[in-house]
Amino acid sequence: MLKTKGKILARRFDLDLSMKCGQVFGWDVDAGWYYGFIDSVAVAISQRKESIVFEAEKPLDPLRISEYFGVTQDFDLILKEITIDEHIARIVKAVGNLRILKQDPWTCLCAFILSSNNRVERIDQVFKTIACRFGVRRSIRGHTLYRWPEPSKLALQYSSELRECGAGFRADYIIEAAKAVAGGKLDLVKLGNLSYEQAKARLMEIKGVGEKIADCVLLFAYARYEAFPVDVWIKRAVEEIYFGGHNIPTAKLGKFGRSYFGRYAGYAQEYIYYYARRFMTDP
DNA sequence: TCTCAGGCACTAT
DNA sequence: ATAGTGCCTGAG
Repeated sequence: MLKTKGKILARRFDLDLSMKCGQVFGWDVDAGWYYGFIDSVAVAISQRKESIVFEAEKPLDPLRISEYFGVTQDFDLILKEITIDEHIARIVKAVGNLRILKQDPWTCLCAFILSSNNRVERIDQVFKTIACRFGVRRSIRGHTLYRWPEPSKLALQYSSELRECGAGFRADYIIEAAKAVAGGKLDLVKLGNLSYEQAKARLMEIKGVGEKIADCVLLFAYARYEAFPVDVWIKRAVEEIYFGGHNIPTAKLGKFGRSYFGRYAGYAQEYIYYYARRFMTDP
């Protein structure tokens, strides 16, 4: 049943926390409402105690909204499985109800290509500039929004045009990815049917996509919770908590995370990541 | 002026 | 396998 307005039950859910932990870009926030896109539909989202209120620009399946915000996942089971020592137990308790979203793969892939060697605020800024310049305009609740452009649209641009939006050296990576997807060389739908390792290898064939970005896309758009992206924050935190502060190569930390925390390692990663940025900011 | 930021590609070992 | 550099950009 498609709807343009509604209310969804969302227990153990924290919208602000889930939106501000660095897993998603491009949403506007104003007076308690979040404005953005779920797939191709412009939506406004707000939290009311244990529920999500939504308004959509056109009819949308509320189940997709539940899925997008991670409330269909078995949260109690996930936390139970990752809480295997006192460190992670303390972190989970301090952080709260952080849900991993299930984003649109193409948008998520581009956002994380832009994240390379870049600051969070700037990623969001550049993302919105590109969307504004090349994306479709929509409006919801009086807010104007620009959707992230389709692969076919970005495939036609010169890198200089994306550089003007602030993408820098990542401009070529975005265009190459757009060409691969638009040309059918990279099928983002079929990617979902591959194993974690196979899907990751396919993503890493794109220039500008290394292990970290591939893991982010698998975790935030494909619900591959075994992915354990290792960025500088995770590196610092995991080395300090689990390796006595010794330097460990990034690839080894990824393997450690996956084998130590198990099938929901990505959840442990997000908790540690948020905790590190919030509470360990003076290393 | 210079460093640095939620990486990656490239090159040399 | 692992370590070292350059890269767009702009805030501090």
